[in-house]
Amino acid sequence: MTADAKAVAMTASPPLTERQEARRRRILHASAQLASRGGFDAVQMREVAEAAGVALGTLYRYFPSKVHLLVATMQDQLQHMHTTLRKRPPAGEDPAARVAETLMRAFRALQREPHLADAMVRALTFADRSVSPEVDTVSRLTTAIILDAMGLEAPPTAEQLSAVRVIEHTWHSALITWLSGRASIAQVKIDIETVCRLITLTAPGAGPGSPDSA
Amino acid sequence: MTADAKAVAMTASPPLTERQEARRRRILHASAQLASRGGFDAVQMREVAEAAGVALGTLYRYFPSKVHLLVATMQDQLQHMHTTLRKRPPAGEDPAARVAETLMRAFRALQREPHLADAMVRALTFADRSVSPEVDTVSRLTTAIILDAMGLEAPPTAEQLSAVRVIEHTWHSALITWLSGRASIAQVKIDIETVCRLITLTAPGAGPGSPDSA
DNA sequence: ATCAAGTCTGAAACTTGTTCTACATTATGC
DNA sequence: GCATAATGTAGAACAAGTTTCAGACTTGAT
Repeated sequence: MTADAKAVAMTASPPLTERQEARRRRILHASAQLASRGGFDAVQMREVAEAAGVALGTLYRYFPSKVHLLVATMQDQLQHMHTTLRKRPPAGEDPAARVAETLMRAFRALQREPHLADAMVRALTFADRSVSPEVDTVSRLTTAIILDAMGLEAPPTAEQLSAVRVIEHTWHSALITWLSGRASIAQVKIDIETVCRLITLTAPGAGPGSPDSA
Repeated sequence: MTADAKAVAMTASPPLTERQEARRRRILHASAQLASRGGFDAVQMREVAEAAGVALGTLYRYFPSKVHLLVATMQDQLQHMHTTLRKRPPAGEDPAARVAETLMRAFRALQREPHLADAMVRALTFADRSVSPEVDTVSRLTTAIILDAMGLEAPPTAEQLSAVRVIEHTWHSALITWLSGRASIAQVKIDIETVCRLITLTAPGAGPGSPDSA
């Protein structure tokens, strides 16, 4: 856990004092709270500032835009989820099943706070270049979760990393279609299971020319 | 072409007069123009209205929000692209190669107007429930383009449709990562080629339990 | 303890999406 | 043609993200 905390702090170049760290935490908490209530629109910068007991200007010093704030909130939540997921590793036989199980577990967690999920995912996909570093961090966290779920013995091959990238794409996009009411939960499940087949396809020994060489 | 035009008009319940159709077209043109200049942020409703020679209130009568406007712009552009792509069908041997080729061709077209692509894609993923019907139309258009590229003889199976859904997810998400500068064009190409393998995997006769039955 | 630099506060100002209002223009049914 | 409803115009007003600024508070070095 301490290692995780350090990993978060790592992104901020100058070390924060205790009071600053506390402010930052209050802000993120207020952000998640408001997001849980009413999603992206309910996270209003003035309200976040007031709820966190901080001046508006200070909020903007810590997070230079609403999108930055929500992406940071997502980082925070993902960190939680990663440690939670690690406690009970997926039980599937093959990597594909384990990844699908893990993602569906994460999905069910998001379902419990759909408004929060909405705020975070919308911010993530709406982010422009100025938020790239932060979005990249979220992406790396997601990759780590998927690779963890695969439970590989050897380091992943280039092909497997490509598959993971595509799985991440699908995960984000499927989440969006669900959040905007254009896909059912069952549909998301199918999409995830479909894309997870790529893992089996790219397993070492299942090369493109010889899928039957095992 | 006339059939396509009718397909567009189909979404608007009351038939528009000629002058109204002209206004709508001027608005969409102004939108695309401004988007091409500076992306999502450059499409400012006041400027669109002025460039289209229309009052702000009128703009909002035609398109109830900026996102609606940009999604409609995307519909328009996709329509163009679909007819363009149809003129020279992809030459690949198998469906997977044809789809990958088609999507990369579309991608290169978007590259020529990256700001426009930015505006449209950001609007698409930022759209909330109130824009679902319009976003759905865009999704159906994309599906049609992919199915077209596959060049199937028989109607697609449920599995193939799932694969197409995942391809669409990947397409949108990969586009976003490219637009926000977090992935190179080469990376997008790899992702698309990776996901297109799902097509081969789900071809009739390549069932899940017997990939080596050919 | 004190000074300087950096940080935080409170509040106003600015920007841009969206809504509203009062009036002019157009279209439609008789 | 004319009444009337729908549509369009100009512009003010409102909402929320963002910026700015003057002054108060912390902090760290001397």
